[in-house]
Amino acid sequence: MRMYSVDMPELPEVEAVRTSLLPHLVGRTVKRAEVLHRKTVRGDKAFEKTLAGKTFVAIRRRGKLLFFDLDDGGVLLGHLKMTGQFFYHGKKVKTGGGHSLSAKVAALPDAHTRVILHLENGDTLYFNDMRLFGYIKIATRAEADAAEATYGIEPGLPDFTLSAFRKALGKRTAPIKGVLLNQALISGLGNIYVDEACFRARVRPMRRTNTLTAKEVEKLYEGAKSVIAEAIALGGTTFRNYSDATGNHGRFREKLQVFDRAGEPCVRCGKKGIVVKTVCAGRGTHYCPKCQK
DNA sequence: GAGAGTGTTGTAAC
DNA sequence: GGTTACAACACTCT
Repeated sequence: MRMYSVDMPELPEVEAVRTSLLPHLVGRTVKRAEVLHRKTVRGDKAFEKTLAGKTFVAIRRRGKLLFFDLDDGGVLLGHLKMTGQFFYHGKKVKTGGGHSLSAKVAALPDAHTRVILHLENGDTLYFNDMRLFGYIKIATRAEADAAEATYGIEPGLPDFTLSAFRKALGKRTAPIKGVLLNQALISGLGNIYVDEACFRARVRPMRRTNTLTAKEVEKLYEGAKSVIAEAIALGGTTFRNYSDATGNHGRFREKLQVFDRAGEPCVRCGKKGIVVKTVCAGRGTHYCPKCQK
């Protein structure tokens, strides 16, 4: 039995879900779809009937949205939002993860299981979502392409160039944090990584975008790019359950420099700067008042 | 036990 | 159009 889950995912976490599902799900055919909570399934009212018999041919990702390509040309879209999780249960798959996560999967479906895909080889894919913000949806290829087109430039993709980054920021007056969180402009950055990127660039998250110097914009660009690359390499950040001995959480949490460090000395300027937590762009925001200007 | 906070995003109002 | 506030929901923490 093997499975993968993360809490409160951003781009690196969604990417970890994608790569962990890839070897198990691609090539598998849906025998039966079981919807336990209607709100989780958007669009197609005949979801179960539509999905039955379809085979997964690829899993792609844009920003935090997952695209499960089907053999009939359609696409199953999946967004985890705040608390969505995929669990893959396969008898013949090697054991991975820690005992507590294995126990978790053994207990599925549970109170938060919203959709179950029974596969023809006997494996099972569970979609859990406590807060019911996430969704899965059957789309045509054209609809999936349209959804993909709403996303802005993305760290890790070729279109994420310094000039495209400058253009995305434009002459906006909103706090840089809000701009970096705007998926239509820059996709994939969530609350954690925006705070981290701002820290790397020595820029306060609440700085008005149009007051940033060219040098600061360049450092933000590098910061966003490097933080996402490093987080993907480490399997993302698992925050709330980071101390669980699942052996399956992302390891980037240890690398966080400001996020969730309110009251602690700044890792860069020491006791001279104490990390502050405030609200910016409607989100919990962390920065060092000493070395971020 | 009440109230605030939670890593996302769509919508509506200014 | 840009910006901001808030709702969607269920749970944990203070």
